[in-house]
Amino acid sequence: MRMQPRRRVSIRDIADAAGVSLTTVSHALNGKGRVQPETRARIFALAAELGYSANPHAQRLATGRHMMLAVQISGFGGKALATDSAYFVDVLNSVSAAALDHGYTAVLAAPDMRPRDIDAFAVDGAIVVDPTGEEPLLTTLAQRGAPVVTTGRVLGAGQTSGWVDNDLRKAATRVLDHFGDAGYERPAILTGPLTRSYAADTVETYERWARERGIEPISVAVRSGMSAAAAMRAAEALLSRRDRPDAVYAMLDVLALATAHVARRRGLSVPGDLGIAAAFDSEVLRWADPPLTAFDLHPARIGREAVALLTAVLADPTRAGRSVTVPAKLISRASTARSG
Amino acid sequence: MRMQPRRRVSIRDIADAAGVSLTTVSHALNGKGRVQPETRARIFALAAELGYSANPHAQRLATGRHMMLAVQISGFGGKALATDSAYFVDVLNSVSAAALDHGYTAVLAAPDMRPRDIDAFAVDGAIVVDPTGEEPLLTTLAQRGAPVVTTGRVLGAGQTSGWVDNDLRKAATRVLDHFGDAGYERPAILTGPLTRSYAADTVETYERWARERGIEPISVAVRSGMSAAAAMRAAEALLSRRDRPDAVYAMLDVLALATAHVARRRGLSVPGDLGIAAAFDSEVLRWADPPLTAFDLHPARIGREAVALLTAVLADPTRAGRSVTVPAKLISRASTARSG
DNA sequence: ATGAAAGCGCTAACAT
DNA sequence: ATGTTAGCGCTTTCAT
Repeated sequence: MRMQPRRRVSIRDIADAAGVSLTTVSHALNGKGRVQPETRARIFALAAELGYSANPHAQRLATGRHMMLAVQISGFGGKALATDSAYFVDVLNSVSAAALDHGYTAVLAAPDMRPRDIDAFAVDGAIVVDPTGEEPLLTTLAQRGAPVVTTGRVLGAGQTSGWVDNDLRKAATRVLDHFGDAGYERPAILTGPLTRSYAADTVETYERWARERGIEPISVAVRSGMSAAAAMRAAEALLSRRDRPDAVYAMLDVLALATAHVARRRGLSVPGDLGIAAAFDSEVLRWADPPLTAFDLHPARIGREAVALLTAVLADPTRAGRSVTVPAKLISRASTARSG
Repeated sequence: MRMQPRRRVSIRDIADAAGVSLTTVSHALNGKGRVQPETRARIFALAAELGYSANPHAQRLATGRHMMLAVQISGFGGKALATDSAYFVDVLNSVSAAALDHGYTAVLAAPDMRPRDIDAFAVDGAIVVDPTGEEPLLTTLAQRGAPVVTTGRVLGAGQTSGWVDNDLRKAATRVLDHFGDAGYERPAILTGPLTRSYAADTVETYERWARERGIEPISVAVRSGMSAAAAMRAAEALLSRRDRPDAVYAMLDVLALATAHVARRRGLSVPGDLGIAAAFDSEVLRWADPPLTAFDLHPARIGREAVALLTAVLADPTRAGRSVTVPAKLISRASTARSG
């Protein structure tokens, strides 16, 4: 049993053991090519044997690159979005894993972080999930010229370096068709604040869809502060109209649940009197009674793509401005299973 | 409008501007006390004016301390726990914020990370949420002597530096009393794998409680892989017994929901025929029909306490081994509102 | 193909 | 109270 070295083994130790210089070890380890194959092999063997691993801070200091990126789940009013957030945990974990794969470390940024703390993070760029565009992390980094990739787009003037998103327009069309196939004739939509691109995309698509059919669009948006009470009020407003919709596409799981709740209270059967679908799937919806139709947005894939995009821009700034679309898969459940 | 400096302003710039040495600036900024008040004031003013902020990597390299900590949400089988995870997002965000307050940066570790990636993280310690004790992050760091604080305890031989937890034993007693007050006479418990301390604590408390009353304990545990199907099977098993319980305390929200689901299918009314309570609250439970009684575990507080504990141990290793208990508050809802 | 040496920005003995 | 100086562990130009 070998003694545990008190000091971490450094590049110096390997150089000594191999009888070469620091430069050679560094080159060999970083694949700079300027090293003879056998020397390189010897160095790698030694590194493995001695249990070497580079001191990231020394590398970062020498190269001037942080090799770290921040991830932030945007919130409603500084608080984390109050809903089923398995989606967010999946995104976060996949970002962490993907970051490692690219040689980066993912640091977590709380939604209410202050701009002055950004320097302490020492990140090269950031990923912001479901941004409004107002997040201090996003604006501060953007203004410094550091790349920010978002999951969901920032509406309006784009100051980000790219985005990855599901095609929410296609999803809206898909769900409206799905409603139509099941015989629903007056679908409505229920959204959160329109500051999020998923809501804006859906509203736009829905309104065009309605216009094309000469149907009066019915939509309610919870303008700010997504709470259970606000969700209930919105659902109530929707279902108490004289031209009550016979189907509702809700942007958030809480909105879908609120709709189901209000429907039940009003004696409307789901899916008989009212069809309900949600824009993203969650455990809550699977467990509702009846289970609610929703889209699988593939959160892990979204996280991975966001990291790929960000690291690509970091490696080559000319690649900024790209986007990636991840498919959304409709999971049809009982809440829309009315025979057409 | 001043020109944006191409290079970040360093301690050197401040020293030059103030006409003092690097040491003095460093001392002043770090509050080493060895500086005249007026000099210090001048240095701070200059630092603010020039927009100085320390290069964390240089500090870390010089001090040998990473000033970073890892956070990990333990999973079931390498995947994130499939349930309402607003709880986890709250813990994560509070850990991030608290870490900053203590001068640390929180880096995110995916539950399926490989041990070899731990060096790349370069953290001084870690916080693991709901550990089994088998997490590579935990075992690897512990074996290196790096402190690990857990949220929920590791069962068995403790190799961690402290833990913060809700008092799940007290909570179990509380909910059993609550059931009793409402007139329920044969409460049962439904748990996930007993590798988590919250489950073990609850089982132990419940069994003692039953023993003391000469009641035959009724409990079902989902041994591994928490899925919707597994939860349903467990609930089914519980409610199909000839000595069917009249109340169920479920450790996870999915288990509570599954119980409500099965009850409904079997024509059992909640809370009339069956009382249901869950160990931790979530949006899902608020929206269930009827809404389910549960405990508020104060996730943000748990995250903050975990960081406080970890940084305390980091600052002074003799403080290892402490623990903090965060209260759990019973939120009584319709699912247990049977008149006793 | 390999080595010497400077430097990344900061801290911390050790002077003075 | 303030300054000098030697690192921290690595990368990288420039020699050889």
